[in-house]
Amino acid sequence: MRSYGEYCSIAKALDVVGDRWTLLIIRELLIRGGCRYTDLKDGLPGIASNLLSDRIRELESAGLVRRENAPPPVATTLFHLTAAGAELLPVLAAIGRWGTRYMMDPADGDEFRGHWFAFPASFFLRDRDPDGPPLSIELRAADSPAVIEIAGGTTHTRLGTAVAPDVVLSGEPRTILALFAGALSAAQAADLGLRIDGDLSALERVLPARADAAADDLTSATRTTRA
Amino acid sequence: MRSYGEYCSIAKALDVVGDRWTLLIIRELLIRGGCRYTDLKDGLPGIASNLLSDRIRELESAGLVRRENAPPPVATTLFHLTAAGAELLPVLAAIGRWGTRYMMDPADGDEFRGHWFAFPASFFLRDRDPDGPPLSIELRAADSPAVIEIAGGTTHTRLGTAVAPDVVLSGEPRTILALFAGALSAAQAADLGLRIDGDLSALERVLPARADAAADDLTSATRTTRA
DNA sequence: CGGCATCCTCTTTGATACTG
DNA sequence: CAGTATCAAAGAGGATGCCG
Repeated sequence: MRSYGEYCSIAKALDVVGDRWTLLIIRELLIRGGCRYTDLKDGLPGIASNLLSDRIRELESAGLVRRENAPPPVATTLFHLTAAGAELLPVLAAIGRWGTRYMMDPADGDEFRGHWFAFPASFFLRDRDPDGPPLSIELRAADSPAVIEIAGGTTHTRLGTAVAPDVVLSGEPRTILALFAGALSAAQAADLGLRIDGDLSALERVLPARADAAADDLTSATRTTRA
Repeated sequence: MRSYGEYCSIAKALDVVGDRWTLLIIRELLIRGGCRYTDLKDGLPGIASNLLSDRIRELESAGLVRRENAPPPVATTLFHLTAAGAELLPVLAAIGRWGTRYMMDPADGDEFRGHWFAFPASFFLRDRDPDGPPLSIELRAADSPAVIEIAGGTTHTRLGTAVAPDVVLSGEPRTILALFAGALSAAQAADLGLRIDGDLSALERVLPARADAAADDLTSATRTTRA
């Protein structure tokens, strides 16, 4: 990216991460940790291969991404964030929180990946019993299932399935998100086609209060959806 | 901007504000409030006039910017952020904080505007006597001077001069920033050519502790500068 | 002067195909 | 798996002109 040439920390930051796709590559590496090239490509549907290759090299020379020649059984290159790259977490959190307002419209042909729930889960879910037993919630909203693991008050999301999930949610990403955001109760989400299997009380343990405060994160489109 | 087509709040947000210049336009409107077209152009050195025009219209139709036909004595169009636009403040704050690491290198030909100090001032300055009298610090680091006003524990930066500033800082933006960030003491900054006029104790009232914690916001380049 | 619109050139992106 | 190569399309940058 051509530099803005401004002595301003915002402009300087955008000189480094303001290019198209760049922050989404950081998102992938933040959520998933070390990734193969093809993992990144799968998590960034629509990116051209040459562009991904370019961006990775730019991020490397900016010191935000590090390349590891992983030994067997991986036996291929893994891309990691450096400390400086990982420090973009608050940036992506702020952007993702702001962008939540755009998540309640139909979203017709949009691609979806289960691990993209990591940020919304960390925004919205709060363990009301942090000293209770660890909890795992399996999400089946896409080809690749994901698991939200809550233990000791912290939330972590990964791709894959859980051995013995407390709850399994199967349905549309939109419905799951509305449930997490407090815009829908579990019963309302179920009415809209979300399948909830397992321990409903475990789910209630982490869902936010259905106060207006939670609904404030969403736009009036939410209320239309709800109506 | 072409949509990423991903059902992810980060991607959706970047669909709206991910274009080149867009977040810097928001920065200008956040710091300065209602702006004329030419104010924006002056605060975004290098932007092509047609691009500014395009971006403003995109931001308008996205509902982030509102146009006001200001009556005399302004007698021209003023651009304002809407509530949704102003909610990008945490996003710009996070980006600006992360970008601080790039602010300590020479920055040879970079443009500078005094009001760009608004974010750094809010990051770094803390009033240790919030019940004390209001404080104003005038900055003369560019063509257009700026004033940081601290009252009741809150910090506000605007363009212009103060009637009776408690302190006037004249010198390089870099040196002022290093002082604010706690990477330099007032004495060290003065040694490096920063002119400090007025009440030094008023300045010390808001400067951060020179702990390593403050210096952590800067890179090793800072330490090179300091040496 | 303020707020654009036009024209032109150059760079970046996207889509697809191909390679070690 | 991890990229290159190629080419068309879109976007950015710069100059200039227009119109109240």
